[in-house]
Amino acid sequence: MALVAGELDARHVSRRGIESQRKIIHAAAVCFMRHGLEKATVDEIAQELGSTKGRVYHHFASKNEIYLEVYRQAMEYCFDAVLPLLDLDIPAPEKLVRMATAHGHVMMDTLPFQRTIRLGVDVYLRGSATEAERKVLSGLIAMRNDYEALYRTVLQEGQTAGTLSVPSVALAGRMIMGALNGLVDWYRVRPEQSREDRDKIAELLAEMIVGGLRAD
Amino acid sequence: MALVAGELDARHVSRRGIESQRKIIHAAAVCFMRHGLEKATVDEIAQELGSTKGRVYHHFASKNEIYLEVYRQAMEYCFDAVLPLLDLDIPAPEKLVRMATAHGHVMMDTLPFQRTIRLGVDVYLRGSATEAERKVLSGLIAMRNDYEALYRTVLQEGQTAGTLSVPSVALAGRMIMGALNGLVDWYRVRPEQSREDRDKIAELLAEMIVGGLRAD
DNA sequence: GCAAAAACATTCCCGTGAGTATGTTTCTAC
DNA sequence: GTAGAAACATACTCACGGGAATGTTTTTGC
Repeated sequence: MALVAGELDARHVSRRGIESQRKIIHAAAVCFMRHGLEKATVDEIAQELGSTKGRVYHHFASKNEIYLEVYRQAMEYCFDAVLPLLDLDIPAPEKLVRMATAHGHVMMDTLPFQRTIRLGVDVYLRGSATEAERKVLSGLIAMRNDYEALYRTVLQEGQTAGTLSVPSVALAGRMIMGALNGLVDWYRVRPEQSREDRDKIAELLAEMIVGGLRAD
Repeated sequence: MALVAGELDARHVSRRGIESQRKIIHAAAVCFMRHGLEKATVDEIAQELGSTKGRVYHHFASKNEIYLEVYRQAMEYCFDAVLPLLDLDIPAPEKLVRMATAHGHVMMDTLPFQRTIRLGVDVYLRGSATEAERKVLSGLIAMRNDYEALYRTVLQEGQTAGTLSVPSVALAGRMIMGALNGLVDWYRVRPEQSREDRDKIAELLAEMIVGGLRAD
């Protein structure tokens, strides 16, 4: 039961143990992306690891719990990439572009995780979820709101500074998230594409998105 | 078996029959939105109609088939709203804004259908689908591409006319779709909101999106 | 007004997959 | 080196839901 496994659980979890958990989470994300949250069976996740159910249920109490952990991991990837940029002492438009670019990269780099999040989100877990699980989910959704709030902060920053023209900060935040997260719907990992290709995608996308908010 | 039921099937379908089908599709969309594609059971869809399974399986061969029909309906809503605007003799930027606004309205007005589409899309049906069903799905995906192509056409139009500055038509199309479709993720129908509120949302959103593509 | 088919309701079957129970092996602490 | 717990594998249970089979009622064509 790793429900609170965001940080170390103060339990006797060996180095090998948490490493095994990590692999399970990753395998689950891949399976979720391939077949969806429901179609992906626990047996399949285990098979992806070259293992069996026993291993999975030794580390996680339920399939829902695995999903929640994938969710948390996905959000952490986002925060880790964007939070450092907030302290940059640059105009809001440029900061926004930097943030959006970083977010785009995260989308592409951690595709299975980000895609899993979009597959149902809160719709999944309806009914078939314990009270504890639902509580964790609420926390994760709040986490997601906090993330979007980062963008709103910079939007407001630019609005008051006069470098941005934002008719509705809330709506602009939604727009930015939508345009960026849409990446996971159409982006496909191809072996022939280089690092530069992904850079180009992220940068062009970010520039187009923020462009519509720049003050004339 | 209404697999080809896009248009009249040249079969003996009474007026009452197709009306019943329509209601089933609608109820299914609502259920899919509520509980997701898998969690929503056929029994639940029937219950939503104040009916039973028998009725549903009389009109549709499988749950998959219902989903496909919801998909098609969702796409038709989009085409119906946007196709007429293509013939307008106005500059590309304005035309794009009009199209985006119309699309935004469709998202809000037919929320259950549009949300259903996003819940898995092609990921659903993987494996558990007959050859015929997969074929229909391919057609629907093509339909979706055609729809996005409408936007790309206008984008290219503006690019050659010099009214738009689009570094990548393909990417811009993706961006527009992502930003607009994101609506179904956060928009919630509230009783107190008026027609004007939705107008405002659609227009502001469209303006922000297209704004980033305008030629300086 | 009467077959016959359409439009349902009712009942049952049966695979699938989440979760459990139990066994086996590997590691760790002392 | 030897308990004992962690880290798995194996085998089983069991509810749930898709779909089929079958019955009942309503409509339609002639």
